[in-house]
Amino acid sequence: MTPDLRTLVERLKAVSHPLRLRTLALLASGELCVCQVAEVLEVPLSSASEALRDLRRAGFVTERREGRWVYVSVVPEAGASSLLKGLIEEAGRLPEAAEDLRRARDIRALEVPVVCSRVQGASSRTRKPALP
Amino acid sequence: MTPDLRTLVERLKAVSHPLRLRTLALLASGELCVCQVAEVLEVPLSSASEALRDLRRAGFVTERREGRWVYVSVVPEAGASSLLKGLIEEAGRLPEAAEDLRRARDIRALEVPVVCSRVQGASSRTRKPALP
DNA sequence: TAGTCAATTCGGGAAAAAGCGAAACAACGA
DNA sequence: TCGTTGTTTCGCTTTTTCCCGAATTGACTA
Repeated sequence: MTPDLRTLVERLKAVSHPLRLRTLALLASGELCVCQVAEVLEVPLSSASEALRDLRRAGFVTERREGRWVYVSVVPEAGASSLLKGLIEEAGRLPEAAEDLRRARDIRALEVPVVCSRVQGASSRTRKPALP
Repeated sequence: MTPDLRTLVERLKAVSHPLRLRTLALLASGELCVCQVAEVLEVPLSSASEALRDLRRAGFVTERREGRWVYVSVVPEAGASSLLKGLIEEAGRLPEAAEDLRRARDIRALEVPVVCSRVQGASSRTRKPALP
């Protein structure tokens, strides 16, 4: 149950990163698909995908595939680790996280991932206007 | 009171490192001088000093000078951050930490830092026998 | 089967972190 | 003032991490 030093350090490294930490705080509000994460956090899809891969390797998030989409969420037992619970709580208080959550709410309001087609490769700051 | 994203990430980075994490867990058992830390953790003095500098910058430890020695310890308000408290608790359960604590006990049993003269530059695995 | 779209993987250059001996600094004691 | 001794800083190499466009994969659909 108690991890060894290397494992604990790996887990800490996984969250010692602005994007990954924001991602974790974001997912604490509920699952999203990868392209929604990229959209909300305003980063290229590949960056979001890599952030999620690292969080998955560290054991913080799981995925659920549905058609072409991959929905990611915080693993249930995450609450078990008081460490992670405290971290998510602390991260949730960040101003950046609040901002992300607002965008997430808007995006969740839309049907499914309508959003996705907008991203692929381009930073959302330089992308084209919304869809029909 | 709530740190911003960058600060939180810096603090997490500071502990995402085997030596620094062990150092923190070690100091949780009480203050030590820098050379004692180096001795207990079996690393060169410069490595211990740098680890402590990083932990100090992150706000985890303070120093207290006494003559030529610099005693370091976990900052009192550390307990205030439930995050740090949980982390120290978790780190304390590591087998490596237990090992370190045993060595620390032996070293604390000696008078003051008799130990120090043994280290300077050399890893303790390759150092000369004890003093007179 | 071709085309579309979500997601992952790859490539590779730049930046940051690690690690540690050697030199510099600082506080004592003879 | 010299020589010790504890501590910090420097110099430098090696390793790791970051970042993102481009290519690739895989699932669905017309």
